[in-house]
Order: sequence, then structure tokens, then C-alpha cells
Amino acid sequence: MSTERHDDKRRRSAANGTLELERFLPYQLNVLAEQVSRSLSKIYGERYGISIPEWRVIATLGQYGRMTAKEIGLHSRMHKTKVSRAVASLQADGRLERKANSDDKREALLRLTRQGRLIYDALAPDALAFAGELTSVLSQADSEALGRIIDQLRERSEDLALGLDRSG
Amino acid sequence: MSTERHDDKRRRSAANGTLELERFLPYQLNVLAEQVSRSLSKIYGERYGISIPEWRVIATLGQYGRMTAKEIGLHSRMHKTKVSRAVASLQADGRLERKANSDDKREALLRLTRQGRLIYDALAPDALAFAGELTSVLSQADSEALGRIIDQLRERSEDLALGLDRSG
DNA sequence: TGACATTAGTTGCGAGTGTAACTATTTCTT
DNA sequence: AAGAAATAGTTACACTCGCAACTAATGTCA
Repeated sequence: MSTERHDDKRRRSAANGTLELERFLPYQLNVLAEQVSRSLSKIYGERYGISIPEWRVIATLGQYGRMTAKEIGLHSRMHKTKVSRAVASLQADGRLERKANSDDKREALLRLTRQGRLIYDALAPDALAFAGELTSVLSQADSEALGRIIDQLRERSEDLALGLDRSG
Repeated sequence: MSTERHDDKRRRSAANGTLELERFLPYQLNVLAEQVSRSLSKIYGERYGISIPEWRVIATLGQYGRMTAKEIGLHSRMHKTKVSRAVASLQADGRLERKANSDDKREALLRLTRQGRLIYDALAPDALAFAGELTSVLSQADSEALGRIIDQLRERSEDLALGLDRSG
């Protein structure tokens, strides 16, 4: 099924040259992220009744206090429609409140209500514990490498996407 | 510690860990996987006109030749409805063909058509090149660590999900 | 000032997804 | 052998998402 000519190997990046899905990094990353999200969603959803976008909004406001929807989106890397819907849902549930900005009436300043703050205070330790249990299987060296690797890959991928845009 | 007040939420020690979204592994993994998928989708979609699930089916059949939908799902870690829809779409486009299995009429044996094989042969090198360009920013040591880290994290996450199921 | 461009945020819409229910077939149990 | 359980695969449904279009407000510039 696969070509076995020696001069092909040089041009292929995987160790043995053929495309194996389970060794293909984009696939591996996707499977891992999905798996981790599913596990974590059990805490988000079943224990606190919120979605992942809502969780990101809560985590961002919990960390920074008062922000606009745009700032939340930038900080948590979410599309503005995702932020808009998560904010609307949290507000409907009384976990977040908007305050008009008199200096610029296009935007609204958002912050957690007392109820939203309670959720954040309860959820944050659980989330940190989950992350801790996740990384506890890694060696000290691997654990330190991981943060660096993730940042490098994300930046590289962004650059590649730009390159593909220009040529495609 | 000596001046800590009971309501001082911003001064948790680094050891306990303040929850910072951009340092939270599940978030980082999700952002990275999304970014990589978006980049790679430019090759899948714009250059060859197929979706990610379709790409996974093509890659699996390209590697193994003839399989059932269930086997494809197991190998590529896709839900059976995702496989079903991707297979139906590929078949409609003449890129895949089904053959009834006379030994078990519930299942069908699937394989790429000549046209599907052409896509695989063209796409696989591009995909490998993309992965190569992605990992080229990593040091040799980090690159080797990455595969190991991903496998360990995925297994750990699966175990944690089971634990959460039982307790939650 | 007045016309045009830009920005924050919302919403309609189409595409994709997982759950649950369903069909058709095979296997198990007695 | 007959009914029950299990299995491969499909489909209806509800939900999520991003794009594009939209509203409302602000900024730009002649």
C-alpha cells in the first residue's frame, strides 16, 4: 500500500515515512483535547451546570474582576459570538451582571454576581485539582517541557495558517 | 502568609496555584488543538474539499485497505454516527465503495475507490509535511518527549473520567 | 457639520455533532 | 428451534458553532 522507494523517505517527516493516524500530531492533539474536555466537563456540567464557554467566562472574570465581552474573548481566545452567548446565559442565570459604560455605550462592563463568584470559588480548586491529577503522571522533566512545547506549537501553527492563507 | 486576610482571593500561593486560564492545561490543549485543526483544515478543505472526519476515514482506509465502519471508528476514535456520515459523504462523491459482507450482512466492507486513493496519495505527503513543519520548532528532546507525554495524558484522562463517573 | 468607516455586541442561518431511538441481522439462552 | 439480547449501522432531534449580516454607537476626515 505504501511506497517504499528510498528517496521518498527523505521528504516525509514521520519516523518511518508512512502516514499513521495514531502517530499524526494534529490527530493526537485533537483526540487528547477532546478526551480532557470530556473529563473536565463532568465537573463543569454535572457538578455546576455550566458549559465550557461559560466556564471560561467565569474563570476570566474571576481572575480579572471587571471586563468587556471583547476583552474576555481576547483573553480566553473565544469567538465573539461564543462570548456573547455564554454571557447572555450566565446573566440569565443570575451569575453575571452587565453595567453600561457611560463613556462608550457600545460596550458593557461585565462582572460576576455574588452567586457567580461562589461558583468560581468552588470550581477553581476543583479545576486545579483536576489539572494536577492529570499532570501527576508526567515526569518532572516532561511536565516542565509541556508548557514550553504547547506555546511553541501554537505559535508555529498560527504562523503556518497565515502562510497557507497567502499561498492558498 | 502573616498578613493574609480571609477574603484575600488574589494572593494565593504559587504552590497552591492561582487559576490562570492561560496556564490551565485543559484550556491550553483545547486552544492548541483548535488552532492546529484550523490550520490543517486549510489543506483538507480548501485544497481537497473534504472535512476532518472524511480525512480520518480516508487516512484509515489508505493505511489498512479494507475495513468495516466500526473498525474505522475504533482506529480513528470517532463516534459511529460521525463515521457513518463521513462514509456516506465519501461514497456519494465516488471516493469510497461499500461491499456487502455475505458472512455478516449487518456490516459492510469499505475501501477507497481509485479516485479516493488518488486523494489519499496526494494528501498524505501534504499532511506529513505539515506535521513536520509544526514539530520543526521543537528541540530534539522536546520532540521526543511530546509523543510520550500525549499518550500518558490521554490514558490518565480516560482513567480520571471513569473515576468521575463513579463518584459523580 | 455631515458622510463614511470602524467597533462592540447580537442574531439568523447553515453545517456539524452526540444521544437516543430505530432497522436489520446475528448470537445467545434455554 | 424460538424468543431475548446483542451488534452494525442509520436517522430524528436538540444543541452548538462560526460566518455573515445586522444594530447601535463612536471615530475619522474633508
